[in-house]
Amino acid sequence: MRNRRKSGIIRNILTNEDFVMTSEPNLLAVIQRQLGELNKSEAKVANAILKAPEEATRSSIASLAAAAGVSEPSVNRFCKRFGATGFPDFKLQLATSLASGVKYVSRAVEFSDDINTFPSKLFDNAINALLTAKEELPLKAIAQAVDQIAQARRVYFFGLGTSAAVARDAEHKFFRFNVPVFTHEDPLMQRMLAASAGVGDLFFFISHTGRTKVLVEAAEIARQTEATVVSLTAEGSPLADKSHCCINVKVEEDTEQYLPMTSRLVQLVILDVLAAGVTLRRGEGFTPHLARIKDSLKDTRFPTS
Amino acid sequence: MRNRRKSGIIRNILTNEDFVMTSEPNLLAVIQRQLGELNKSEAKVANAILKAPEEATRSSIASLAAAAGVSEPSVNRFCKRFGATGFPDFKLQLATSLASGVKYVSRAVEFSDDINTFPSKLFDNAINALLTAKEELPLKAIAQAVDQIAQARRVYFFGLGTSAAVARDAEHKFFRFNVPVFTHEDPLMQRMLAASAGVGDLFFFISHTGRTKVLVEAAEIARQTEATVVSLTAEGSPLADKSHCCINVKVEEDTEQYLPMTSRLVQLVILDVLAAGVTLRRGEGFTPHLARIKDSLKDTRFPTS
DNA sequence: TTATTATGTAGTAAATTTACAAAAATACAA
DNA sequence: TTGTATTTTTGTAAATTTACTACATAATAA
Repeated sequence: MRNRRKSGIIRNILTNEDFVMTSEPNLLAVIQRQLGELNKSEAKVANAILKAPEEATRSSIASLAAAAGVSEPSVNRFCKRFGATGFPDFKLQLATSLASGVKYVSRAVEFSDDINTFPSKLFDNAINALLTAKEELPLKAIAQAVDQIAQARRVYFFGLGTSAAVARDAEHKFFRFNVPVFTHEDPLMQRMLAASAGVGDLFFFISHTGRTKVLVEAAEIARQTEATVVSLTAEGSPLADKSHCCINVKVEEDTEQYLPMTSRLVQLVILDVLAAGVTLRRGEGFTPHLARIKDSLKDTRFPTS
Repeated sequence: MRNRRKSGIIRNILTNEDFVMTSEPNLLAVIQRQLGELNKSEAKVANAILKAPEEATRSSIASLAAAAGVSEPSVNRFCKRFGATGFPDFKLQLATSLASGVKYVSRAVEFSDDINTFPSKLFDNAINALLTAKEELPLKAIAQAVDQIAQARRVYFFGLGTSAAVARDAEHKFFRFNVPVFTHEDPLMQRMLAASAGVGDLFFFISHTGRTKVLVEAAEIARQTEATVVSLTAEGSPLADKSHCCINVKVEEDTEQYLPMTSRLVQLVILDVLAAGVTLRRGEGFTPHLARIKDSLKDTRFPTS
């Protein structure tokens, strides 16, 4: 918890914006709290709203006044009391507050789910993971990693299991951006390459847990050379400890029953971010290179009709 | 113009058949997606809203009309086109949709971006792609694919380039769910396996464009056998034509300059959905099997402190 | 050309806000 | 207490803003 707080502050300093106070967490809670300090007609309005908040966002000032048993201006005054410029503005705030509160909670798939429910649950979880990750992006580490990749003579992406697929994806992506990349899924190859590394080599380790022994060992070996070690893994893990630069991905998920699905998505998007970062560093002159690569693939495809 | 109108109707009819609308669509994404199908003044309104969505929720129909350079009834018609009963209702929906997290629609990374802006742009794009995909999930095709995978004696995941990484990911996932899976990145292997296929074999082709020649050819070969051909690709593409069952992924993105980033994420989540679907079909008795696989990996990791 | 669709104008209905007046509540002196 | 002055609360009615409808005109396609 306190770690999260800290990273939140860092994020604000880095982004240099976003100091905006989110006005009130939940308008309904505020109304509830102030109930005692309201005068008679205002209290009537408050109760009417608390009783059916969703409906209140959809009704006119006349119908809400009728429902509360007060006059229309009383409703208007009520709205202004709670910081709104008027009734429409109040409805807007109420709607926003209702929308942001309940949604985007991780939902586990149950055996009672059917085709109409579990797909959207999984999508919701994925979206939720990306939203959370976006909030807590380690921009500093990302900027550092971009620098190091841009300067590297050679970049090796290493991962095992599911992360091997992520590494493979990274290879494709960075290759197009003209970074000399290599991937190996074989732990022995990883070790050997790590051992024979030198200045200008960059080893990029990808791991959900950061605890896979053979991968951590490879990182350790690489670390004993002149090479740079970057990792995309869990904060405070053995792998993170071995790295010059670690991009932390904090995704809580139920790895007991299912595979790490969402963390892999976050990893992929972060790799997109790194690739974009490297491209931006190259500047606009680099765009023709991308076009050439694209052209080289043209003949492998059926033309679009 | 009326052709457009007509195709809109057709699509809606299809929607009723094939898709289930989920509760909370991201209105901005929907607007963005339909931009091409709007007529002039509606497009003006759409652009004005996309440019400043927050402001739109606070402005009156008159000021929005002025900002868009159209008449007030045009704004009103625009709102009704997107399912609202009128302008106030539309504003409410927009506000709700904004509150749920993603504030910006597809945003291209520019060379003027820096570390503070481009990472969240990329995350937003990813989130938007998933939101859109969630709204238009081809549930029928997914259900069908789940059936076929569950019944298959053997499943081959074939993809090339970036999609090879997705196929690799699918292999890992389905393997855990005790589906006998194989992946090959080599087009020649793909052809040979396709040619020697028989009843109970399922070929699952993954491709962003659906136009990669060697892959389409492999699908064609597989189709001439008794095997089942399923694809995760673009609607109406040559690959889709060759398949018994095609899961359509419609993601518009700038493949000219960048790689298909977001479509790959959608593909991954859809594969998660398929895997979950297969597991659900197996029923609760299957859970111990997952636990056994997990246990088998335990010794490869450093214990959590 | 004619038919169809798209868009705007003007008028109308509805909703919201303001100004003001009546009522209620409070304070205080006799 | 009781009556009066003062303040606060609440409602009425009018003013204003906002949104909608019907229709006319312009643009577009057949």
